[in-house]
Amino acid sequence: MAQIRPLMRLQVSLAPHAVDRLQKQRPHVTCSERLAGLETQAWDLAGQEFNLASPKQLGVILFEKLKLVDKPKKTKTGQYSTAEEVLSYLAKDHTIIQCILEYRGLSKLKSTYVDALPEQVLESSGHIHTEYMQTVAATGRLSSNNPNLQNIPIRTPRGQQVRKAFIPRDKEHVLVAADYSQIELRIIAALSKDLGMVDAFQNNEDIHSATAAKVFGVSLENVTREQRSNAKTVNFGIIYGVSAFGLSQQTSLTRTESKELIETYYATYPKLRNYIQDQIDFARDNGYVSTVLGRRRYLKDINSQNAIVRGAAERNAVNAPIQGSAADIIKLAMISIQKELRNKNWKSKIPNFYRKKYFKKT
DNA sequence: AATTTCACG
DNA sequence: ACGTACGTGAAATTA
Repeated sequence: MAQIRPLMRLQVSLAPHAVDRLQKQRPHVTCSERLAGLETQAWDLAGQEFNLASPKQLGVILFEKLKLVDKPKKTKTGQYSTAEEVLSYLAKDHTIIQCILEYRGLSKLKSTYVDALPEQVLESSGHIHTEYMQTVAATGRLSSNNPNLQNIPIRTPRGQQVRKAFIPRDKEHVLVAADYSQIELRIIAALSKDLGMVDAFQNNEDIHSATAAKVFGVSLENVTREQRSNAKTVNFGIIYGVSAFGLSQQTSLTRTESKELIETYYATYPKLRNYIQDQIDFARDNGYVSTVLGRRRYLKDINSQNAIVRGAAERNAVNAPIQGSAADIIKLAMISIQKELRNKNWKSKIPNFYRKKYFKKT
């Protein structure tokens, strides 16, 4: 059995000044000071000291002492859940909730990125080196670790500041990003051969607006923000194997409204329903599903007697060919790009290939 | 070592 | 009546 080793390492540098700047909230407030202030404020609102970073202690404060809600949601081990989606749904107007959420966001960025990444700059190269793993993700995607460079923040303003710390090695280099637009929805459009969805892509339409227009029966320019947002959620839901309950959790819609929306969606893109059912049927008969390049995901639970377990396997049967085919296509693109750069004798490159001996831990 | 939470696609 | 979105990795807390 050949040993599985990382495919390659990607090197990126960190800007020292950006890293310094990230320590500071405002000119004279460091992250640590802000975090301490938030914890003190939370203690004040709770009427006692506790570890704000401890979900266990926090659950007791919120749901036993302050009794913020009647029926707190529990985790699978019976603890009170204090996950962000629970807190903001239950009581986003409470000052203590706002403290918790800002504390969580700030401490996440500080511990996982601002503090950890500079530690990972390799002395011998002066760069950050990640490992890409070829044989970890069940769908065929690459994964990244030590450090994970596939989850560098970008969604929030503070997160964008973190991402800005990544710079090319010197003035002679630039970082280039290449990315497919809506690749998973394009794949499901192509595989299902649903002409409505194919047409929307071929006409270069915003797929979420186009979906909203069709589903809600309005013209493209009259789609409201809420309609587009709901259509977007269903589009993603389809990729994951949507349920009415799941959709209602992700939107402000009730379960009944969600069910109707899904029905209307399938009426809009009728071949998607066939495609999804065909994938589930194939998995049931064969025990696996395939991507466009023939990569298989085996689904041992597809015929389980347990409806919950079977349901999860059915969602995998829908999702794996889509997510996995996207991974196939992106890997082909990486190869094409690499070849093109070489053929043109350009200095630009995708990562240097991994050579263990060059990257011994120091 | 397991759990919880949260960063990304 | 049940429980439910797909795929990862890392840090802090808890057991």
